Amino acid sequence: MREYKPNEIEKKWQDIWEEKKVFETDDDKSKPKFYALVEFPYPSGQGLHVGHPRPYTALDIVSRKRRFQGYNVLFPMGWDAFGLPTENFAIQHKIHPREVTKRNVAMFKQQLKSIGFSFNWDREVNTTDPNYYKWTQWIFIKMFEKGLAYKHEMPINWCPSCKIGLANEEVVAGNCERCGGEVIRKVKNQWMLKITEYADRLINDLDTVDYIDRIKTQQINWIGRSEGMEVNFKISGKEDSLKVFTTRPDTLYGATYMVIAAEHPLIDKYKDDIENMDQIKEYQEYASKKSDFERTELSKEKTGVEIKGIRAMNPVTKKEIPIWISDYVLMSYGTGAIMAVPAHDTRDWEFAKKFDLPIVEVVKGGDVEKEAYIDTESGVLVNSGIINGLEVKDAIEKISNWLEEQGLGHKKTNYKLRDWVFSRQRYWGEPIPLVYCDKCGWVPVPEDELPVMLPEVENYEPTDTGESPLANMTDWVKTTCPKCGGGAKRETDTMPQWAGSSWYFLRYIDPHNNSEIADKEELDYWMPVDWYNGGMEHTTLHLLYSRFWHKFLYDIGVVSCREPYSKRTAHGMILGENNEKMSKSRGNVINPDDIVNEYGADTLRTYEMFIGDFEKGVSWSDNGVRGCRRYLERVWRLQDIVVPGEKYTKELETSIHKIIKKVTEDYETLKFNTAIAALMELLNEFNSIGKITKADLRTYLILLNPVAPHITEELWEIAELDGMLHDATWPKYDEDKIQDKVIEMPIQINGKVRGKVTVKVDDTQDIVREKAKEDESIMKHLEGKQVVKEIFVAGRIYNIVVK
RNA sequence: GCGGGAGUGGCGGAAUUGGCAGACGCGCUAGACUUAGGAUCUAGUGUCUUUGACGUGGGGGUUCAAAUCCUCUCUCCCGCACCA
Repeated sequence: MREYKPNEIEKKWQDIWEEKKVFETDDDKSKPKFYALVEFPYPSGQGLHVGHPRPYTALDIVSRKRRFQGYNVLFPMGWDAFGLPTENFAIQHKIHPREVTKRNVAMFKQQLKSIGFSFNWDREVNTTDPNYYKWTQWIFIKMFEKGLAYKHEMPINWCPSCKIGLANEEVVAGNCERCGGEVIRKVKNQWMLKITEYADRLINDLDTVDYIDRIKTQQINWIGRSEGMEVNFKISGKEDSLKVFTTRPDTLYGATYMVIAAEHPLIDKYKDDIENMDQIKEYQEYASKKSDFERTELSKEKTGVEIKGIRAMNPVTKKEIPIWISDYVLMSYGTGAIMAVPAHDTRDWEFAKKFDLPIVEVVKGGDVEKEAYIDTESGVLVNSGIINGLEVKDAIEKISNWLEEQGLGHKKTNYKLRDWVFSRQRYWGEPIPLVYCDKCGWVPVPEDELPVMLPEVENYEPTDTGESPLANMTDWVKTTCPKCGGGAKRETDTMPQWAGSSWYFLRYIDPHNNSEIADKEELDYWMPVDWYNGGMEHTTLHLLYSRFWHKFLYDIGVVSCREPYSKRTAHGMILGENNEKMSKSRGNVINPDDIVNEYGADTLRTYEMFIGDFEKGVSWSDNGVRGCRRYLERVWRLQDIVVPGEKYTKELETSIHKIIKKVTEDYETLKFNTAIAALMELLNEFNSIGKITKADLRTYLILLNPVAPHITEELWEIAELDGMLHDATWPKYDEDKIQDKVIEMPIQINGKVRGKVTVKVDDTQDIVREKAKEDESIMKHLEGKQVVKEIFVAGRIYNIVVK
């Protein structure tokens, strides 16, 4: 027997697969299709991380298995290559970002290939390829034409160190997701995408897809839909009224004051009526200086100032109530103003207590002097005029209708989701394909002039003024208006990194198409993606964005399905051996290349699947890697114990049928760790018997192949099994043969196992009782005792209760 | 604070219509083979006061039988977080 040398056999089989085009998709559209998708990587300069192969191997396993089962499988790979790190590297080393990208892609591709994934490399896409971003720009133009893209002057999240604007989703606890630095507010004219218009559908259609629960919950939370009413509070002595949003219109009679956000426009409008403008201004300044972090800090005292000189009127009690400003009311949510019901809202209660404002109980059940009483269901209304005596949920219904009839308010749905800030002031991104003409306004670049190519610039450095480096390219910026032919200027902002990844799964379907995103027939065959696996960190970013774009493409008839992905799962992160996140500075980074070189790709794959629950974070263990290598060594030695024979070895038959079932199911349910454990167990069984037939080996190799494709192909060849392993079909199991005929039945006395007897699976209680009597240790526990009760579960357990 | 998930050997983790707790792997112990190697093989490995008892974060309960169900409680992780 030769030595097991992974480096030799892995290269050999990777070449054979490539040469024979083993993994290419089939043109035969009558076959059932399976579209497996993993998130395409950002090709960074650091190269592949051991975290990458985990999800890739998982879906590679499923893809390989499905091919054996006769599916037409699409399992593509590409590059999400626009982005800041590349641009920064380019600036630092004075190399064109295009060149940096090319190098990084080459490195990533070589690394991925060495692990033996069955990707459809003939369908590789790259978001920085003009033939690709042409269509990213095309989609943007379609959105612009439908009014979903608009330019808007607004304060955005600005990262001073990256010199870039950020979407809300990119800000984590007030800090830049990328560099960790503090994010400040900066007013800028930005391109926005109206994702809010799709908010309802993005929530509702989650019912039609199979995503793991935490993803659905997180998206629902992020979109933050709440149903309520917009109610008008008239400002005393003025024509205006102050609009508030509330989900508890039933508590309206308990609204004893109002609070508006510090930035509320009302203040400026009535500055002449306000008596304490100095105080107000002082508070506004104080509020604006607070960072987002301070604003959201826990257990802080409520602050605020009463606006003297203007008051509002409670529309149901007709009483005049004061208006305050406070930073606990946000301008960015609802109307920027609230009605305060201190008796039944914790925040209002705290505020009222601090500033000694009246608290009026309107829902019975608590002690509103001690704390706010919250009951959104069946509490009974008091002190509440027309809704007195009703339960909360009925009161909401009645008062809402009444307010609408009186023209005092209307039903309204509010969302936390904001429109998507889509401009970036950077070089390495898709140019926004619009020009500005003084006469015609914003005009899209005609389709036949797409793509708007990124121009060659001298300098990619971002500017402190917040303008894109492209703004300095006067020749490029100056253009003519496609509409009137007059002078015009190009938009110099570029798109965010999330643009290219919002639709890439469509391009894989027909990556070389020059006339459309992809052929409609091909799209209809392959879409939706059957299984998409990715990281939890993309739940409210890429995953949400791409669902939004897909829905838009559905609306304009490009695709025929409402949702892009039928199923979404998420993998856990791989941490360093010290249980900390892998990073250069911690010095705990594992390079997958080193594992491949030292132990082989099959070991890396097996280990990453065996390491633990796929959905949970796990820490790396070098010893664990060695254990998997040892397992594969034992698999390798199976060649020594193979004997001819086209039937399963008699004693192994049940085990083999069982494992076919187990592995088939486990590969589909992300339980790779238990599938591998079962394969190890069967191997131990093989070795204890000492010889196996070719039939035993054949099934074993096919089952293991998706995890460890190289070694299994090689062993298949060595054992001279028919043809090549990758052409084999997935084994079937026989439900009858899974059931053990003979079992070791545990015998319990008073619930404790006192012995075991070997019985036929369908033996009756009487037979088992007789056998149990032959067992000394069982009899010993029965001696001198009286049998009170016997529980017998056929084929499982026999419990004797004694006194 | 609200919502969700999880607590099992020295470690990663198995076992969920209630039915043998600790599969599989790591680590560890002993032995074999070896001019010592992080190789391979064999046996063992939950704990203890070991003819037995105890044991799935802790307390209580249901049951012939509980890691699994109920109840109280502690701890950790994740998500949201002044969202009206």
